[in-house]
Amino acid sequence: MSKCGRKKYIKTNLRQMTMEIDSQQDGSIPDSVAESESAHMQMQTGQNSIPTLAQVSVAGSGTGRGSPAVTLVQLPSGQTVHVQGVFQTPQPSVIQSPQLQTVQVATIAETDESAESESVIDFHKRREILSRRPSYRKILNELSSDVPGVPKIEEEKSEEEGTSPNIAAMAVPTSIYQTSTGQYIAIAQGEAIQISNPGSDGVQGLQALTMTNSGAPPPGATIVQYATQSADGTQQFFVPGSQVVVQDEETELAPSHMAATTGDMPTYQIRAPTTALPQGVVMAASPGSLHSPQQLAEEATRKRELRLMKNREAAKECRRRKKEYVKCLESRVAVLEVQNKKLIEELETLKDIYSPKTD
DNA sequence: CCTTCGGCTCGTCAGGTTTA
DNA sequence: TAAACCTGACGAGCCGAAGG
Repeated sequence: MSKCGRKKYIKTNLRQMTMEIDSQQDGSIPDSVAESESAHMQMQTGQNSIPTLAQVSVAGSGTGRGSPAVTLVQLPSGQTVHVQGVFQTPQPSVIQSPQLQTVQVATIAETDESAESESVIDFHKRREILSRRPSYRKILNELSSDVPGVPKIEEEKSEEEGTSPNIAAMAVPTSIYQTSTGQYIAIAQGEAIQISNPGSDGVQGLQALTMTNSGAPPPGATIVQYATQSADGTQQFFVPGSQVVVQDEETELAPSHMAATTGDMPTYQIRAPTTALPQGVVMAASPGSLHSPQQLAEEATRKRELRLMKNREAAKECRRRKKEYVKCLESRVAVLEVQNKKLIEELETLKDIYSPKTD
């Protein structure tokens, strides 16, 4: 199997797994509907549903009518989950649409002929509603709003973002650069430079540099008072004005405007970003001063880099949510299996009680 | 040791959805 | 309605296991 083929195989498996989970809830759902609705399944709790275990009063459950039944589920990962009343028994299939509408699927037309035509009309509306699964964030937030054990995804930032280096968590900078080592450098005009290292801890990777403008410097010229050492041992400063300042190990030039030689100061060179810039570094021209095609191109490149960076972060976040979503589905499977087992046991008990003894 | 395979992660693109 | 956001799809790269 080719690598590309394997990828498709994996994705197909993921989709298939989701559909299998759907079928566990109600096999009567048409495939086309079930697939689109797979993401809308919602863990029902005692809050708005009748707890199943309370109704059937499974022996040993210790739950009374009206109080949420709590089920302890041991997940394959060893995690123990407390789950309250998972599904509703009166309805064969209750599926939440993105708008949280309760929709009964597949049994409506069969059970009520008078509502058949209406159902057919509504069917298309429902198909429209369900044609696209909502985002994992929405799904998980709906799940976690009812289930205490499920962590909720924060709208703005998760706990991870609080510690992980994330350029999005910074104050909106004037310019954002990325170095060849993967560091993100945000320069807020007249304020501080922030360096974020994606590969390290957020606190450690974030460094603030103070910038001061003395007198009336040339356009774009900025004195960098401090900078960090890059991976290859050289120090690199980035200043507005489409130039990059690279530490020079041989020559002795002052970093400040390259004007004077100072004995103890490290030396630097100003290089054109197009020639000497490390791979991946994109410089930004100050907005409003774009005239030449080169500046326009630089601005376009900068915007592209910014967009790619945001999309990169979005993709990471999306994958994280997807993982969480899959975990939720797996937990749900475990819960349903436990419920199913208990119901079967209850059925056997009732059979023993009410079946006439012939012998 | 080398090759192949399977699994996983990541970056990017495209297109749909949401938001201001 | 444009911008921002979200996510499926795709390709690339890395890593460990298995087999020759």
